[in-house]
Amino acid sequence: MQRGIFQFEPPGEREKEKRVIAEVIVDIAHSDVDKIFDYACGEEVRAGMRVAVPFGRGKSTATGFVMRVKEKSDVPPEKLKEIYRVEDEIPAINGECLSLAEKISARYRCPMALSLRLFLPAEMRTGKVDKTYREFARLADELPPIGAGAKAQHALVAYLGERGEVPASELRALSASAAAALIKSGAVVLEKRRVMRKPYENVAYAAENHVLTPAQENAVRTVREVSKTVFLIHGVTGSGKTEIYLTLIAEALKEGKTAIFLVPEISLTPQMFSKLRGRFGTKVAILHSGLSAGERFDEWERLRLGEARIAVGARSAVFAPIENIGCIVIDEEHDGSYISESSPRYNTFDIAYLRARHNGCKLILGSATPSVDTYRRAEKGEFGLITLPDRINARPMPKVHIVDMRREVRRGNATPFSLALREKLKACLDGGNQAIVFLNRRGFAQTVMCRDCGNVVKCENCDVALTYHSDEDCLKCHYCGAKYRPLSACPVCGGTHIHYMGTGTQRVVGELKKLFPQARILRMDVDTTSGKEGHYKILKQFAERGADILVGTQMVAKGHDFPSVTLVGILDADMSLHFPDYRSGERTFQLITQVAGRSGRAGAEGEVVLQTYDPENYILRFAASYDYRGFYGHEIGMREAMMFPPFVKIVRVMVTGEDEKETLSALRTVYEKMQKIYTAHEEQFLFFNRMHAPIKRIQNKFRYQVLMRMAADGPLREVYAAAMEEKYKNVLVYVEENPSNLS
DNA sequence: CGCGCGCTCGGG
DNA sequence: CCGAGCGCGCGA
Repeated sequence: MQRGIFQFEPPGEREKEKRVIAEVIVDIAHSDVDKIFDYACGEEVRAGMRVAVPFGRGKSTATGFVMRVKEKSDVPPEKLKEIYRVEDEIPAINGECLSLAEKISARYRCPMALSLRLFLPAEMRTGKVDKTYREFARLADELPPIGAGAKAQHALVAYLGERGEVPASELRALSASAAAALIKSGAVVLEKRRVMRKPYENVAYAAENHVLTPAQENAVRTVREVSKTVFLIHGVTGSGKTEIYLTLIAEALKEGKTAIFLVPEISLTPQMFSKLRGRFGTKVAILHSGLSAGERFDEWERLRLGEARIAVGARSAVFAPIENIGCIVIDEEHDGSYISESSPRYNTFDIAYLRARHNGCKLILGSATPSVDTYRRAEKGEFGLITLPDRINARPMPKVHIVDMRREVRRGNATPFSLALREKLKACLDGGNQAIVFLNRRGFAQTVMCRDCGNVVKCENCDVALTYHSDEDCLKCHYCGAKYRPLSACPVCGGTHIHYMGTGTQRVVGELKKLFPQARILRMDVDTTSGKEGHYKILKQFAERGADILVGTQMVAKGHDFPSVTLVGILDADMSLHFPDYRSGERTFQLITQVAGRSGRAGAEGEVVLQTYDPENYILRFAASYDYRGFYGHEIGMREAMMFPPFVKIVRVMVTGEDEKETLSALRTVYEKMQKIYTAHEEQFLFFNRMHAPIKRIQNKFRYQVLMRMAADGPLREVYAAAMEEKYKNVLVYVEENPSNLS
């Protein structure tokens, strides 16, 4: 724990001091204590500081956040207690962030303690980390005489005279006894000062010249001149989005403002650090799960103290402790990691938007494959839309070959590799290049497909692929709960090659070894990437040509440059295409575009082999020709016709707990509340029901849900209020909006 | 009759 | 969330 600076002062002193009242939220995440408690304190206490207070019966203490300071309290004076101590010299949470926390609690119906915690690094709360200090040595202003014979002492004085100030340890290393003598005589003064642990200090700076292309120049000007808050920059990989972000951030800095730069979880690569450091030096603070607790704490402190002015990081960096923000960037806007998966389940965009409005600054979204929802808002004029038509170097995107796997099956090819892919792999390896083999093994979903005609069984009501559940031996729709009998023959062509999709990486690696015994193969999936840095290591190994073929799941798709990769094989595009999710089309388009972007980055031209049982599929076609507009036009029409977001809202209230009885009884209560909302607004609902979650039990927890599809302006707030108002013991209830995965 | 545990209540 | 207080049940 940090020690308080403001201890109790002697009574005599205190009498002179003006007494005020602090409104405190105690840091206990429970609705029972989610209210303001008044405490008496001295004037030094200000809003946003953390305080230690007596709380509850006995002499137990709690940490609290000062929300406001006022003159007078309404609580009877005999109840009013004194704050024990103040934990911060400077408020840990600034005024903007305090009011933001209030908005978050209101919006997502969570206790204030939870929304306030978002603004602090976790290690600060647990008290496991503290400031680090270091002793520095410098010469005294007036040097006492030093004996002529003390050679070592003279040498040290000269050393210090040259450098001004050095760490005391450095001086002692030169000559411990001479240093001690100098300190004793008063010739050398020691001073303890705080030092920051700086991550990535040894990362090489990439010095680049930042000359903008006309398209980039134009983008920057549009953001500057058009009076909208949000802008979407749509441009393929290599079209120069990053340079636009950096220019906008540099401009904000020049105006004396700060900036936030958000990236998806996995894309904080060394290249990115290098670029940022090269451009902004130590003005950048990086908030990232890969840092040590101490480093993260210090990076956060550097922002709070104004030493660093750009916060870079994954979604939690949107809560950076900075003021006077001049620009917020959300890169790869479509990425799923921008939605929090624990309470409060905030959407990073919503927070960023609030901060942008509060600071009167621009919010920039960037993507090569924007989410359909974002693109629609841009198209409708709610956001500014900036399209970057070309890659900077005008190099074409890699050519995508779509291979019909049904023909391969008919020819008797039972391996996961088409003839075309095998030939191209051979040519690629023979040419001394690298290849990536990508496969999609997302979640536990078992989609059922006919290998003769490529037909995927879908729900009659929802147009969503059915999922096979082995426990009940049936096919289920994850959207309406409808059950179907398992198939023995294809309802379209009568074929009997019914296939439950889901080839593992292991099998693919085995087959590859048989085909190319001399090739060095690297595997990357959840099983092989243990630890935080696991996948960086594998990617680095591959980038340094430690292998010829990289086999992996979506992890391989993001953010790394492999100059020698000239071929990418996508084994089962269908698996992603028929994932039981209304966004499966969008996801597939994004995935293919991203994976294809890995091929042929340097001199050589890249190629992509896309294997599918559905070669006519519009999403694959549009992805193969890099036609986002075409894809979007088709997809948005489909969404409207089928009544999927953004035209409606899918809302799921999850009820989970380890005890089935307790969980069911909570579900009943929740369902009754929801039913009241439903009956009051029936005309706004397309669907309303309670059911088992598609996966009934995860990690020993039973999972039930109330699933709704409602009009876009439907009673969402009421659903939140009703779902979260009551606490159930041992049962967790939460609301998801347009969940990306209905399992 | 006396104590122990489980539930309820309140915390400034 | 956490501890205090209280009520009831059981054991001597």
